[in-house]
Amino acid sequence: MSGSDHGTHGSVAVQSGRAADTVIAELEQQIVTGALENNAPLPAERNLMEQFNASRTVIREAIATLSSRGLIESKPRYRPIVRKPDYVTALTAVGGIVRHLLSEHGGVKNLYDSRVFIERALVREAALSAQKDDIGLLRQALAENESAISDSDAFYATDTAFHGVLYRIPKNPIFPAIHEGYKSWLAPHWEKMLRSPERNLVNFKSHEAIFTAIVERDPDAAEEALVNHLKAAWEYVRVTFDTDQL
Amino acid sequence: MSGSDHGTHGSVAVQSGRAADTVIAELEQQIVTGALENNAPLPAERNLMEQFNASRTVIREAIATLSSRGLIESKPRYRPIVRKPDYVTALTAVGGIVRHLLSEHGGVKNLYDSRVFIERALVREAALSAQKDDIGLLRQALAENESAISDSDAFYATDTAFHGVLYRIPKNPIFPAIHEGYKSWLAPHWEKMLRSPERNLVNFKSHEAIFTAIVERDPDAAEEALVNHLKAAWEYVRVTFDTDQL
DNA sequence: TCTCGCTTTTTGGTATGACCAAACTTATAA
DNA sequence: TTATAAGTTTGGTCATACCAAAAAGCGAGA
Repeated sequence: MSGSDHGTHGSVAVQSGRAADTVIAELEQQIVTGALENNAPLPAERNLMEQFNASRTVIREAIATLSSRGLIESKPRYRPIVRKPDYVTALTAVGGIVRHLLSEHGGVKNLYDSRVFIERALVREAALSAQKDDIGLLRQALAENESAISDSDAFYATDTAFHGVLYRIPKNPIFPAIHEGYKSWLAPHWEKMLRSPERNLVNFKSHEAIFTAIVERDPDAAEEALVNHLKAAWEYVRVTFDTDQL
Repeated sequence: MSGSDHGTHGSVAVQSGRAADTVIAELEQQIVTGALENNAPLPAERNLMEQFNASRTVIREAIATLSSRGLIESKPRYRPIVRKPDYVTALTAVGGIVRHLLSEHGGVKNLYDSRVFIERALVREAALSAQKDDIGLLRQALAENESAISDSDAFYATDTAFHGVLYRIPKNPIFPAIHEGYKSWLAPHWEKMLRSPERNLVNFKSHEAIFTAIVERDPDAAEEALVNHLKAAWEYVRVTFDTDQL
């Protein structure tokens, strides 16, 4: 309707400021409600401009924003993909900023400390109220960790997997998401670390101690074992290759 | 310069995909390094297009993206403001997504549980290693909380302030940021709750109990007091106005 | 001299229309 | 049936134009 309204926006921008905001809000809605199917490609821009009666400029801006919010995933020349948000998405959306923060003084240390803090509470919680199947998963993760002692790459994977089980014990999706965050943000600083079967063994022993304490329902022991484990790892990393300004 | 290269982009997009990405990266750099002064307005779009030898489209897209990443704060018709990122910024950047997640089944409950989880660990930590000045701040916050019992609005403020002190004890900027997150995400569900001097008194008593336990260096007691406090509050909110699908 | 209100001048928000190159489709030849 | 070539979207950009609200000047009055 009306092909001649120029700056005088059409029917979309009913209220204030940016028309893009309207489009953003609308698309956001359609995504979360499922009107736009998850993992499906977004309609073509030229379609959207018709649907929203807006210019490509506006549509494009909306897409860019939604993309950086993690609600849609857009590779350079491809059709954007709809991504229904979850806690992991939320975390990765801040990835960029966090990475900057980490590069500042004490950034990595702060993040690592927070991890220690969380996991301390996690193991206490585990010791206090882990279910049978939680223990089972823990035992299994521990076993896999042990059998990978000689293979440093595999060990790293089983190591994080073991810790991952801890994050899943509270049955709260927020924690696994946090774990993902730690993995992706801290990993770069870990991967550079020289691994060896000797150190792997040490770490495995730590895991074992944590596990034992949990099984014995001893939160204090579990916490202590966890702290020793993570503090030692930190010291090792710190001494290994970074001066002290992590 | 060359005023006649059309689709054949100029000198910016040296490599792949989107020219906007280049601009984004560059501006991001300038922001974190301080080349673009913090809290100062961003250069005008028309300047940026000159500086980056890019079209307005691309500049605009970059700005939109940086904005939703929290590196720039842009009100509708005003000049965007440069915001050097901090942990709070990072958190608020995910605010939108989180709000969606909260509206889903159990969303609020999960977030609240995570808060309880964190604060349990926080009070333990406080009981274990709060410094004299930490205790001082706590005492002060408690006093202000007490003197606001009769004024529900003020009480709410002093309440969160008291908890805020807890988040600051570990001297890790990540925790205060998390607290900000909880405040802004959980607040909407709290503000609707009917407050009364009676309930305020109850809550104050809880704070007092927590404080006492911390002063007495009794982490278990502190944790217990905290749990009772928060669980009670949750129950109250839950019973008050929401069925049970928070 | 300082302030308030009125012009200009900027500057953000949008709309159009074009064009290119890479994706995607479809028709065609092997 | 499959490999391939031709044709058609569709995302990425640029250039230009216009509007309205901000911001910056400015000049009269306190």
